[in-house]
Amino acid sequence: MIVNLDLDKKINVRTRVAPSPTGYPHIGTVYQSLFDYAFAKKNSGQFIVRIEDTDRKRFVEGAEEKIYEALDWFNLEEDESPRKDGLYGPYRQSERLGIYKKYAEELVGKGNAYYCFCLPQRLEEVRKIQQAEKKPLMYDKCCRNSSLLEAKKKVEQGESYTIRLKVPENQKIIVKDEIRGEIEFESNLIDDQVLIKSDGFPTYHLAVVVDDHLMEITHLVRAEEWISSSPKHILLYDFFGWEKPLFFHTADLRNPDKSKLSKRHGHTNVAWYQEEGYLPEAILNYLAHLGWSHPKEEEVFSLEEFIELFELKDLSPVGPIFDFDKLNWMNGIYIRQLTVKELSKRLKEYNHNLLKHPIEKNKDYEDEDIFERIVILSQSRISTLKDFFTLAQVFFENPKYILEDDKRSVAKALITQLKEIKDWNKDNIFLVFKNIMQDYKIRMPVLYGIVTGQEKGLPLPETLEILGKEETVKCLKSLV
RNA sequence: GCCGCCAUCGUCUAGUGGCCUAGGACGUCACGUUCUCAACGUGAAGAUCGCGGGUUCGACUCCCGCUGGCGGUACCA
Repeated sequence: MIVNLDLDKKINVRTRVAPSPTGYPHIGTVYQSLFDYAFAKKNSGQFIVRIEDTDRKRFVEGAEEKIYEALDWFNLEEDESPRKDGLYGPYRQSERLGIYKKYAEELVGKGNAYYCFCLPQRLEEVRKIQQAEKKPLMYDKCCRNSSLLEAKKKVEQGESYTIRLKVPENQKIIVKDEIRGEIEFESNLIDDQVLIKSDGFPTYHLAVVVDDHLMEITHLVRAEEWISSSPKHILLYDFFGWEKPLFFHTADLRNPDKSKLSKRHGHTNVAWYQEEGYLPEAILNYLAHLGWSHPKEEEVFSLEEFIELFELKDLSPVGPIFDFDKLNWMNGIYIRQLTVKELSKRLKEYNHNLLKHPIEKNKDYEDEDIFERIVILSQSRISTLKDFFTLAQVFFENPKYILEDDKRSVAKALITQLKEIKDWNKDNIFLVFKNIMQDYKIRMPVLYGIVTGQEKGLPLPETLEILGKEETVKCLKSLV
């Protein structure tokens, strides 16, 4: 009896994110990682971080560590990476040079790649001419048909060379994208891509195919700008005779003008989000809405719920504009969902790590109870952690504003009446406010302006109650 | 220039041929609550589904063309 074993064969899902250590960690990398991570976890598979450091010119010292810090902040824990070894290492491409060389030479041997001795200057000139003649900008295939024997001799003599992919002529190459469907490319329009650079490092194209295969990546999630180089990768898989992973090209995050999200128009650096006081779980929830939507159209959901519901194939091909208004709203929701204790803790950590605000203006504010009372007043009024330190400024800083003459007399009256309060509590404070407002025919916002310098803010009586009589009077006195 | 991707309210999106005189969310506005501002609650405005052709009894949904936006066109990723 013949049993179809394939039916029982369950594939082990493996996804990966492959950042280059060329700068600060990008929010787009987090966006990709969210999908990689969620899909891997959903299928009890592995999420891998591979460092693509093959560009030595753009390499930035310390960038790799920053990537891990970012992933840790979002709690997107990888299963394998340079910092977390597994069975498929090394996970840094610069440590895999021998592997790429071996495979590139295998291709040369099979006639699917060739040595090229063209100098960059000549290539540049060729390109200029093509540009002037408005022809496709491509390598002129100068070395494509020279003899392998001669080429090898040159290599042995130490001549500088690259290895190029020998793209077959007159062929249609189909890229199957699981989000967009089949995309057809004309092979004559595909360049004989350099696979091994003259410095011995592979280009992205070779390295990504070799590594994804060797690391047994099953679902390849990458940004849409890779679509046009995908046929080169398909060719490579076919030349090697390797099974292809499933391709998912996600849409790029955009600026309000629809261009790719950039520093100039938006915020791409993960550190910026930390500095502004966003909560990582709120950012993830917001990001999940870009290109994907909850089946029940729910807006707020946990990472766990996302993992349960998410499918890579449901991703949208449309490039979403990054909307900071909605992010702020989402962050506010998450802030309000936190317990007072938890919010207080995060606020203090945030202040300690990023803001370094002098909380010690009054040592009492370091006291849990008092700090938490301030937090309770603030929780529904802030959308970022940073907001808190602006809103509750009066507790941490001496007043910086100057009172106009007419308001100064009100302040003086306030001081006198406030001083007379025996039992310092918000009700008695409010009574004084009522008197003052009546006597001077002013409204609440004006009173706010006098006491805090801003026309709106935390509830005043409660604020002064926490501030204490002595501190309140001291503050007001500094103004008159 | 050439190649490719994309196209529903300002924004994120639902919608897979009839349930759509297009639903939800953010934002905006109004009202309620209220010692300011928020939060919260209720409601309103807001999309002839980019345009033009088909296919069909019927199209936001399928096909073609155009336009627009975006991306690629490197010994960068």
